[in-house]
Amino acid sequence: MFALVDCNNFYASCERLFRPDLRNKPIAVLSNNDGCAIARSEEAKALGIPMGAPAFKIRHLKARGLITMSCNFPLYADLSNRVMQTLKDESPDVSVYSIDEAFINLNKIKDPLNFGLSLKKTVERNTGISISIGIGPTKTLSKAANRYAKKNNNKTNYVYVIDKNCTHLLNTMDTQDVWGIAQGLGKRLALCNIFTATDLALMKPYKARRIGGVGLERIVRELKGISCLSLDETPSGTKSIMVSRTFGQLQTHFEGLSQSIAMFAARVSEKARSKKREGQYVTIFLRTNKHRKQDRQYHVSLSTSLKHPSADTRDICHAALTLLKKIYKPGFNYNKAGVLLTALTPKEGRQFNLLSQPRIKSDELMDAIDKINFINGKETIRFATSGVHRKWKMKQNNLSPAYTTRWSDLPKALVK
DNA sequence: TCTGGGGTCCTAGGACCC
DNA sequence: TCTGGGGTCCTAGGACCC
Repeated sequence: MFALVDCNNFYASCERLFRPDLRNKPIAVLSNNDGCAIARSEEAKALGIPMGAPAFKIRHLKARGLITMSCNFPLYADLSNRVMQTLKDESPDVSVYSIDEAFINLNKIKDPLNFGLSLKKTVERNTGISISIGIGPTKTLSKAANRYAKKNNNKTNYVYVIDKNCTHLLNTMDTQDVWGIAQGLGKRLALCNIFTATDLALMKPYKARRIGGVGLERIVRELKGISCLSLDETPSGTKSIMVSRTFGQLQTHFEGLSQSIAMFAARVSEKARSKKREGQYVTIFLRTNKHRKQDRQYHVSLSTSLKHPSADTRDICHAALTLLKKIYKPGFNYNKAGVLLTALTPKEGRQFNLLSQPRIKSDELMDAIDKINFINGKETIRFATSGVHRKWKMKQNNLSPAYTTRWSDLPKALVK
């Protein structure tokens, strides 16, 4: 048996935790650049705001009490860690799946329902974050159970255990609500008269493979109750690291792009070092805004191989800027760019190259940079290629304080 | 005017190996 | 006239996840 634990309206709940005045009010948390809604409180959902709604299309709802907030990932990451730590304290087999979700292996648990109910209480007491728990014989079914628990919380109290006979639950589930199926597959399935999760569960696996490859076959088997996805307690480690941003203003000139690419490359290198990994390939991409029909469109990416795996900012920056010179074309309105480092391997057990040695004292230099920036704040020292005047900086007009990760932002309690 | 960021996995095709 | 089989690795692109 698997349990899927999912935090309810996670980002919105985090924003509320230190702002009791926001309880029972419609809140939408916006993506970077305050672009679109990526989380909504129940009250905001009730206003009819769909996931991913552009901010400018929901602005008029402020008149009806909607509060929009910029996203505050340091806060969400810290609260996520607290939730995950509580789960790990309560159960030995936890696999963190995303910032607000984790799977738990329940094979040794005799009474899954009571385990779930008590786990929910503990997490809420320890962290203040409300969670839902779905329990089932496969990961896909536990996801379905979780969805059911949330939708019927007046009956389930946010905890639901699926049993072998779960037709009532799958009957009312569209294919696109099944974990792993989105628009593309959903449309293809509809052409074959497959509309509900029950239709899927009754499919022959070989037929599923023909329509949607090995992924869909797995989904079908999992819905039948045959576990194909294991808990994966020890994931193999990060395989790729990306840093990308939509610009605050459209960029046309090489200089602005090269500054942002250099900064992304520096961030990618820093992230790799913090994970003690090194990457072999550097990819960059540029794109124009697909929503601007009046603009000529250009979406492009290009990769290169480093001489040896590296997490040295100089290596990755140099590779990224060389790539940029190759793909940059003047005359386009670029709105997004990014740098990707792939084929990551652990720094321990690094494979050296007979013909090209790593830079001398690279580790010491990078270490010094990271330490200075850790102690004195981000980008206290940085490479000059990443620019001084940052026109492409992103918008964050309603950013909450870093309540739990910055001394100056600690919440204050007034005692009268 | 204004539409996110960071991941994983799969597939197809090409280059290359013996 | 007629040119194999079985692999791996890499890249690009797409689909999907939260």
